[in-house]
Amino acid sequence: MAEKTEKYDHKSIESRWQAEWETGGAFRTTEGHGDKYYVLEMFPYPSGKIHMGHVRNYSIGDVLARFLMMKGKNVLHPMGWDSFGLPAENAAIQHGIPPAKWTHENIANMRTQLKRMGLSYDWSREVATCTPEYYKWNQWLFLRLFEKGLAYKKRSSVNWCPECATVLANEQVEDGECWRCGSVVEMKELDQWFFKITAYADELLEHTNKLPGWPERVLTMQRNWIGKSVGAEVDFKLEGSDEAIKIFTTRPDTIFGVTFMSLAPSHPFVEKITTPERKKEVAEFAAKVKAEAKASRPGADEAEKEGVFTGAYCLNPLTGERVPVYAANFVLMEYGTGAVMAVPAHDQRDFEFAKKYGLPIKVVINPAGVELDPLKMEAAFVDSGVMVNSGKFDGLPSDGAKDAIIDSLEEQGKGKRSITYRLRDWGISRQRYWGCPIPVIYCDKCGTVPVPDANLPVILPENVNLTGKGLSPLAGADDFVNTVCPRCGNKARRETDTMDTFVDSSWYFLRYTSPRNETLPFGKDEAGYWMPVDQYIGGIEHAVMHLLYARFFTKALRDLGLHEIDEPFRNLLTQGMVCKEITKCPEHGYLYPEEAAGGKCSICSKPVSVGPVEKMSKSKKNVIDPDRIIKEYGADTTRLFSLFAAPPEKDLDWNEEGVEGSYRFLGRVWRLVVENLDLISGAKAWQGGSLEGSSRELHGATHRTIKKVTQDIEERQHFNTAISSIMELVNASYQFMPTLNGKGAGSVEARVFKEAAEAVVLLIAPFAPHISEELWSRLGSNVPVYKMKWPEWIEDALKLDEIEIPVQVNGKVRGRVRVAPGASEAAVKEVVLSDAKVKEFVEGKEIKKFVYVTDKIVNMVVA
RNA sequence: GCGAGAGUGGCGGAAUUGGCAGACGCGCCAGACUUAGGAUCUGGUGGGCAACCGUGGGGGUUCAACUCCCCCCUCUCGCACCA
Repeated sequence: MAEKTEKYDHKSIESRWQAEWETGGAFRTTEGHGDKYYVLEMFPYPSGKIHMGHVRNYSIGDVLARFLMMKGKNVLHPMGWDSFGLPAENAAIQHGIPPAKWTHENIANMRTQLKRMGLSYDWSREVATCTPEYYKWNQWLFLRLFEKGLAYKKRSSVNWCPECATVLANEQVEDGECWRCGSVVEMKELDQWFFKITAYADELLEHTNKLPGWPERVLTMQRNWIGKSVGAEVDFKLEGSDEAIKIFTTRPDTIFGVTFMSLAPSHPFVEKITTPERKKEVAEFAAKVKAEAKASRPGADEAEKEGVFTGAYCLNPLTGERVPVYAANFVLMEYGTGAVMAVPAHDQRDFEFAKKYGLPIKVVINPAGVELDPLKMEAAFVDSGVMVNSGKFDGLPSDGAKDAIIDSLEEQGKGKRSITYRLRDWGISRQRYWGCPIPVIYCDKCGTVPVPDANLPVILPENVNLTGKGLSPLAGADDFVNTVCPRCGNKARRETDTMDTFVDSSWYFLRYTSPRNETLPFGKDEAGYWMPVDQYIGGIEHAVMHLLYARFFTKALRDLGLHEIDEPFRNLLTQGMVCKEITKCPEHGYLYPEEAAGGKCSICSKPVSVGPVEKMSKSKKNVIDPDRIIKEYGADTTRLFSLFAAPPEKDLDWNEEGVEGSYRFLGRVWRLVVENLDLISGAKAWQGGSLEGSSRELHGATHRTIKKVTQDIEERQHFNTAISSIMELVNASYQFMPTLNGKGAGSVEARVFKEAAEAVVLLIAPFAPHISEELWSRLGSNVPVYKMKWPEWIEDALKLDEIEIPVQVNGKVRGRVRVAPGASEAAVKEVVLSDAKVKEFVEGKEIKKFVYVTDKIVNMVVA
């Protein structure tokens, strides 16, 4: 140990092993045999550079993939690029770089970055959604959905940004404004393609109960999004007309309490039924509500309920009572039928509305044993209770009366059972260039004609003038637009909208199972073998959109006979955000960490304030570039820290001291092995047998660590505690080192030490694979670590001769005794009562109770 | 408002089934080795002089509560006129 130990040089180690993996095709998946496991991380949009969120996401996935490989699973662990999208178009508009060039350069750069992280991907399966090889199948799937009636076109109202001259997805509208330019978003009527996701609403909802491997909150969000309501549709006949207003209600039990009717101001009946003398007022009101809706709806309950009387009346189908019809601002045209029966006594909104406009309140449900007085009510009574003022239904419990009332309505032909969803069909048309062309041709004679399969892919042309103005960029590409009708051969025009990029990502996990298939989007056999994804990992921001769309596609493709599974992702892990404290200069605002070295602003030298921890974002400048960290500390340290600092599903607080700590730990592992290399590689593996003293302890610690690390990864995915237990084993090994002095490689001590050191090297492999490979090869192995079998613990080694039992007196620890494992209560009691320390607290008092939890604790109650 | 999650040392976090609160790491303190150390190794580190007190606050169950029950406070996220 006298000579200087070789330093831990992460740079040369990491580049050597990355080259080794690359040339050796290390993580190429062997097809279709054995116990499979599909690990998938959400593929990135190729923005140009990876960020810490990616680092965390892929580190988590890589731990699982490498661990399971060592566990003997046939692991599929692919990577690709969600590479269509608006940023590429913006780059073209702002910097004149063609979107394809920009995207492919970004992919090349990010691929290099990912390879520098040492991730165990099967790169031979890489896909990019912007390539014709991929989007051909997007188009093919579109056509299959079209044939089944699951893709259709209709005119509908969409979010429109007048400045960018394009449609925006709902998620791209922030508080009623365009996320890019901040213009107020308008509603515009356009012809749009839709996918009929609502056809699967019930199954999507039902199957949320069959996903025990998903976080509850994601399931809850999806259930809310789908928003199923069970109730009835009821016709309220208009007075003096044959027509009826159709309403949807979940509370048919309150129908006898209807005192007015509320229509959405944009409901088609509003114009039709309003009496001439009220026309002006109603029209003004409708215009006002429309204007407010444009500037984003003011949130919920505190918004004032407003409305106007249309002058018309309708008739309660069960009582025949005359009911005035109002237009009201809180009724949404998009939900249900756009018309609501108003029951002020039992609905809070209707109650407020009735109070404001002096409309009658009629109680039809009383809480058990209470009689409500409409004049004294301060809020609606919305719970269930006992029916009153409801004719033959009086006295029934209101819950049960729902069915009876619907039955009665159905008998009279005035209503029927009905289910309503909040979920809308998925509008997939985008007036954008950088996306998958929708494979449809419009012919004056034949109408809407799908592009025949033989003509796929419809290639996205490259010579397109992008200005960011006007309609779809493709509409100006004459070579693209002008074509002939596949049916009649006459001149025809192509669809110029492209698909929402969420379409691309709704089935990429299936493509990975046979990424080079040239006859189908994916092979049925391969999908049958690999699907479902066993572990999917990604950010919570995709809780609804992507994950719901992917579930829908999986079901729709199943019904097309392309595969046989119901749900794409068996287990879902939603990682937390990567955060860092913000740094501010009183003069120059937010500063990048590099601009605040030594606590002073690099521009003006004023002291900076270090603020609260927030999600890393460019706008707040609290970002850390993974490239810099990897260069400075290495990929192993970067990965290790991102896994050690917090459990995966929690937010991670990035701090550089912590990174240094992880680097120090790897240095410690390095020295543990390298300083004792001759001894370890010279010693024979410990084969078992009886051990004493510190050797026995180290042996036990080794196996306890193996057990803990294995279970933490496998059962809990708590990598932070797995890593901390490896640290403990390393610490224990250092403590053991002095006993090695003067002992040869043949000694028991050397052999037990070898066991511990080798366990450390194998156990850190999923977290820090490069250093693990390097040390493992130095220890003399010809087999790389990733092909090694994951170590197994020996139960016998975990057994202890004696266990230290804390002894509590009246709940406070007053002493400790050592007993044999499994000792009887009587035996333990004897030892405890003869213990000097314990005696001090017990002497002269009566022991009222003696509790012994085997091998855990003693507690005595004395008085 | 509704739904979900969280609140533990100076900091990140641990305690998996009700059984020694604070593992592991950061930071800090001390010592060793060194020409030197911001390297490395070793030890210490919740508060309090102590009895004791300590897991957001208050109550309860229990021999025993971070953990279970009731009430309250704070924060984060999601949904938010859904009829």
